[in-house]
Amino acid sequence: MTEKGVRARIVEAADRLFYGHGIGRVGMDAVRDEAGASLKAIYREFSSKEDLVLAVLEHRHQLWTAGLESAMVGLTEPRERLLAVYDYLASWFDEADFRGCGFINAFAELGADSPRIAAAVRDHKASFQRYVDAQVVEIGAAPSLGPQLAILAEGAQTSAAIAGAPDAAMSARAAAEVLIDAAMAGQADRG
Amino acid sequence: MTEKGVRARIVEAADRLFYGHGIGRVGMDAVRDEAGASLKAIYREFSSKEDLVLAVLEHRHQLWTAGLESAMVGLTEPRERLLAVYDYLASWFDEADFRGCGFINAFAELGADSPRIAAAVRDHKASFQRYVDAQVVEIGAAPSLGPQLAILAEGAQTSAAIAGAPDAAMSARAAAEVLIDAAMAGQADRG
DNA sequence: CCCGGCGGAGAACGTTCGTTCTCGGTGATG
DNA sequence: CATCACCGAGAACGAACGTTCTCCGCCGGG
Repeated sequence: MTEKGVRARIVEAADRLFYGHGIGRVGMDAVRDEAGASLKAIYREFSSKEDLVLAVLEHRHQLWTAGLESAMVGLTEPRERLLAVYDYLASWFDEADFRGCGFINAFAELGADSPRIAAAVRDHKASFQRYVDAQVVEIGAAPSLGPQLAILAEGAQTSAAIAGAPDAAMSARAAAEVLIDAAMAGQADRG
Repeated sequence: MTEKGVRARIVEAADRLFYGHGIGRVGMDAVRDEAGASLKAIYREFSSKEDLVLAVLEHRHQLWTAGLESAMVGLTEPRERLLAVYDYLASWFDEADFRGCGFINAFAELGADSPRIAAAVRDHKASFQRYVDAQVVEIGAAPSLGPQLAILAEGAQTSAAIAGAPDAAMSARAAAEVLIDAAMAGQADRG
């Protein structure tokens, strides 16, 4: 347990620093100070900084997935579950230290030269896409709606980060409502 | 002219390298080699790497704006002009060296600690938003449509970059059509 | 009490980077 | 021809980084 505790402390400290300042601008010394661990302990858990970055991304993926699921407890209708995505985004954007999607940021910084990090980011986004697609199937809309709703979520994240405008989540939500209703009307027409 | 030529060569070389590998991973020595200039010449034109980055962003902004305008020559109807945005994105995504939006990438890498770069990125996105808003006004749709269309464009860029799927532009275009038509129908209802 | 290994603090090392300096050459001006 | 400002090539410098090593204190087993 103490070993796991150390590892978790390191990952969470690195996550805070990487997310807040960018990966390249945070040295291992800063991670050591923030985690209250030793460099030796860090390198015992992770064989390189890239490995630590991958662990941080995995950790963020767990947080994101758990947050998404908790945002839709009690929502049974797929339409509501789809729209809850944007409510979840809205609450995220309102956090004081919001600085965009950590996966997009990591990809922008390291994706070109680190295939492993690029793959981790792709996996995360694909997982989200699968979730959206599943709800789209459940409401019986055309599959083309799935990518459209995911694009809205992606765009809301970068718009909110760059413009500092958390209301991008509500814009995306309103757009999603129109798209969902249009897609379901289209399905109703032919079935 | 020769002075301008040197400056332009430096900016274009830096742009290629920064965009292809990320700003932090490209040193001034690499810029010197790619531009065929001397370090002294670079620092005569730009007092620091940050200044060079700002010049590169300004250059990219000009390219983007010019490309957008050329994508809609001959299109007179605002609806067509709005949709041409996504056609322009599609042709961009198909370029071999497409690696996402250089502004988003720069913001992800340096926005947290460099206010000047953050401001340059914000200005670029605000300029695009103004263009979209102007077309939205012209077709007489509710102003809330503007941010929604911009979010679609943002999301298409990151989706295409991360998933390596250029068809995100066509997904966004299809969604934009639905949103525009719904917004205009709504306006028609009440006037 | 003694000993051996483990862990932490931090120095050290090699590299890379942003920036500046040195040096030798070149071309215009008198 | 002499002078002088300017230029490019590249060395140099100080800082920061990722990673490893050294040293010392601590703790359990004899």
